[in-house]
Amino acid sequence: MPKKGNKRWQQSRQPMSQEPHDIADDGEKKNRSKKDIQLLRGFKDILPADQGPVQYLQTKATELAKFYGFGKIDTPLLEMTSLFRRSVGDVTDIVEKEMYTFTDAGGDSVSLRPEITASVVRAYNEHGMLNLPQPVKVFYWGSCFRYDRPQTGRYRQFNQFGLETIGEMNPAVDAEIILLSYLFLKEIGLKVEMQVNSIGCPNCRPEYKKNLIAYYRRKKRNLCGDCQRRLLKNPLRLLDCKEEGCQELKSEAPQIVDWLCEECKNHFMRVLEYLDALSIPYNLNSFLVRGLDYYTKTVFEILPVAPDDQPERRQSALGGGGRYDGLSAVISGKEAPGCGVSIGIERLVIEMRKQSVEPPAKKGPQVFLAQIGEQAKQRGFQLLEEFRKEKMAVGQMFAKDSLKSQLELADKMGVKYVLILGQKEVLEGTILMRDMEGGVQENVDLDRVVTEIKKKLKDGKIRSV
RNA sequence: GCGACCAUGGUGUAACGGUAGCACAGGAGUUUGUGGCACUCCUGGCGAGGGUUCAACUCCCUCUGGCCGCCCCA
Repeated sequence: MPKKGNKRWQQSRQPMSQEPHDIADDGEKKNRSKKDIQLLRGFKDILPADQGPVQYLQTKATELAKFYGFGKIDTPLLEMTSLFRRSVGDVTDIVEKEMYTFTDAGGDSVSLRPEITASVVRAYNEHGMLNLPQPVKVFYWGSCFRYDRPQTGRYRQFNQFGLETIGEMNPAVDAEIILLSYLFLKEIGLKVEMQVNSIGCPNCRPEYKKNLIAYYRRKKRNLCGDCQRRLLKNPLRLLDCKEEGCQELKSEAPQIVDWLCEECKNHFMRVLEYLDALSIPYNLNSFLVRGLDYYTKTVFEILPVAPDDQPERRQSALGGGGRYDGLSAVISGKEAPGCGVSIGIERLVIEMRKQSVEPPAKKGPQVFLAQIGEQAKQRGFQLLEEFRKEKMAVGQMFAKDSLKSQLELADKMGVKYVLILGQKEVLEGTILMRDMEGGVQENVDLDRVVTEIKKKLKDGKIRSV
């Protein structure tokens, strides 16, 4: 128990049960417990003051997705490890070294999801959504987990907003996904550009891969160390390298577009036609490849537009996606084409700050209810309910007794009016209405105060317009 | 996984080889029913472990954490 400490905590502390390991009676134990309660590395608390941007984004995302006919889906944070091994890919970095994997009490190997698409496709199959009118369009908003070294815009728990359209091959689907990704960011006020590519399908990609490997094998000596490994492990990623030497080699490397089969080429052309028709700014980037194995045909990334003063600065993607026509078969054995996108919320928030984009300021209550004395407190609670029924925001702090501190709080909240309810007023059935700007006060009937305040605020609005 | 830098109250900072000031925030009061200003008082700190030293918050090492870059990705 606290020896001197703050009086104001003690009341509430008394009834708490004593946790045996938590009684810090000497320095050593105190230190240990301080460390034990530390935030886990790469994780983050989002405090009340920081909720604004996230909530704003969520509202925007939900509105957009719903308008276009996407229904919300929530899937568990935890899945069988094999789901991700099979879908994301066994030899990807994500699965190889970034998953939070453990054995549960029943002996199953389970993992915190490193991404959400696989779960959505799993749910699609598991709940027979292939019997619904196709395609099935869903969106999600939730946390993913990757055990990676934290840095700017990278956390071990991060949030993704995503859209998935499953059960349809039509290139209009790809276009819609790209369009919505673009619209979402544009409406938030971010300047972004889309990078688009097609990486073919199991019919044409192997042939291209063969050629790519052949090309690079001849130049192996000039490749950086990473790329020499990539050549063996994941040759497509050779195209992603930022080393100067590799960049040079890349410029003469075979390009996937030249190797696409008729079907893939056709599909890609039609997607691009849509993008042109919709005036979506995009760059064809024949070197764009993605880190997840399940992509086929269309792939894209959303990049922030580099600031004018440093156009060379590398930007990490705000989001990305593409088509995954083989994913369902890999997960369930049943064919179902699909296309989707996922967008990193934390990166969006960072980018908004970088581009000085402010979410519209949420206005707090315009009225504060102050009370003095027990009776007034009780009556105050009732009055507050009357305001709530009218859906009017009213600030209060019934935990405070002194009028002074309540007024201070009201001032900090920036309210226009403070309602002061004391013993005298309760007995008279009135309440004091104080205009915080001029300091003028008037007595109002307790029964009429809600309508009175409503009128005042409305008048003020008209005046200010 | 690799590399750079950093680590003082809730936040932002200052100083010093002899155990810490300041500002803001928070609480109480000057005004026991009245805010914004002012004043007074209070709460609260050297991330952990080891070493050098008579003495370390200060120097050295390790760990932990933060931040940034690479890798990868959202």
